[in-house]
Amino acid sequence: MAKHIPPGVVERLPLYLDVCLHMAQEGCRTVSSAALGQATGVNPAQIRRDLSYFGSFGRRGVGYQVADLTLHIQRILGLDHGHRIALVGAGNLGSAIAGYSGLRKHGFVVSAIFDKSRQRVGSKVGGLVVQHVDELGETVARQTISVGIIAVPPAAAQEVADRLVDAGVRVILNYTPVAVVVGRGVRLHNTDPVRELLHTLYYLSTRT
Amino acid sequence: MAKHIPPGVVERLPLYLDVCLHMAQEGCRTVSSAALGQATGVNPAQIRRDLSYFGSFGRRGVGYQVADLTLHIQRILGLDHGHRIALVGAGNLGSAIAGYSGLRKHGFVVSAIFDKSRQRVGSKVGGLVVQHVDELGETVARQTISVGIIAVPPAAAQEVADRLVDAGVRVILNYTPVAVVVGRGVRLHNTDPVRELLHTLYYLSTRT
DNA sequence: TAGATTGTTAATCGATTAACAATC
DNA sequence: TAGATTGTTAATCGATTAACAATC
Repeated sequence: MAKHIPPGVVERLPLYLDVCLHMAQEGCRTVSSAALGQATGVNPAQIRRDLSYFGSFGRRGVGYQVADLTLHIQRILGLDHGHRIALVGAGNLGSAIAGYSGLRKHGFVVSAIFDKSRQRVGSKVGGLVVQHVDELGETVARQTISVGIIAVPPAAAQEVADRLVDAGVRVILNYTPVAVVVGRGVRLHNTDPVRELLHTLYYLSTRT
Repeated sequence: MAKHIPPGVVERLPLYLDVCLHMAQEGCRTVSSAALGQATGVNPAQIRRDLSYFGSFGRRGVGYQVADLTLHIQRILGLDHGHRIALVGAGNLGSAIAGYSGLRKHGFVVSAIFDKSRQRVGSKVGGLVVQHVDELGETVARQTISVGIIAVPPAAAQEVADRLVDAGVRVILNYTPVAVVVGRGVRLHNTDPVRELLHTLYYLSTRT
């Protein structure tokens, strides 16, 4: 188990999880790696190999119990208990994230929202009162928040990241194009919509 | 040139481009693969190899001309001319995208915004009047828009994708967790913030 | 038992990195 | 010329896929 898990494997787990949740809703009790492959576009052999990194969850000749596999993947990803999120930035992007139902579905709760602007502090976004970013440290500690999302203007990104790290957040999602720096021990994920657009665009010029 | 380019190579090009733009601002005239490696975290040998897929842009013993390399990468990615974007969905997420300066920096222009809601149609978002989604086909054709961004509620995602494809859009960015289906010939890129959070979370449970 | 499907090993494939001749 | 750095080949590494024994 202490083996090194290739990043690609971890990235595919949410894919399998989504299919499991979907299939459970459809009333399927078992699912084969072939069916999972169909639904995800991933090679069935790879799915079996991916899962085998973490244990043996299926039964030969039968397949995987959907409910079972769901729980296993959730446990592996650490989704078996809720995670509280601190959202920094209450503008359009922040509001969009706060209202995003997909978070709740996986047990995430946006439990505090921060902003710098006088106008926004005190207003309500997604059912929460926006706090001033100066209260971040105290609130994050008190509510044992482990995940931070940066949705502020680029210029403020690094400062916000620093505050989050100081407050003890362990995972940061950065929606800013800025390459923020965090110490090791903190997991940083960057999501830059433009960067994705740029490399996708390459195929526009060639595939013609 | 007709060689097959590994996806990883294309995904790294925007990274190099960002560094080039940044260095140009700092007044640097030339940059070595070692310096690029420093700034991006990518192995210098890999950078040279990546670039060599497209040609020889550097000079031995000297390095790369920053201005030169910038233009080459922009040309490769198809950024040497502007791209018009149709943004579908004028809610919080749509508004955030419309106001995002990073698009403009790379020559993208959001040139039309669509929504379904009576309340939003006719209002202004990012300096543009929101049009009803029924006008999408005509507007996209008239303005020769090649890129579509889906920022609507999940339930409407597939329908919007169909409309965009019918209208002749070649690249679609999908900000919905729905796995929309498009015909081949259309490049689809999915960005699901939750999925990214899920796999990032894995490292929270282990790295402790 | 016969058919199905996993878990896992071995083979393949592709991507990354090291090394170095070419050359500025 | 001597030092630096590319472009490219060869070596390494890792990930994907095929194959199949185990077993339900």
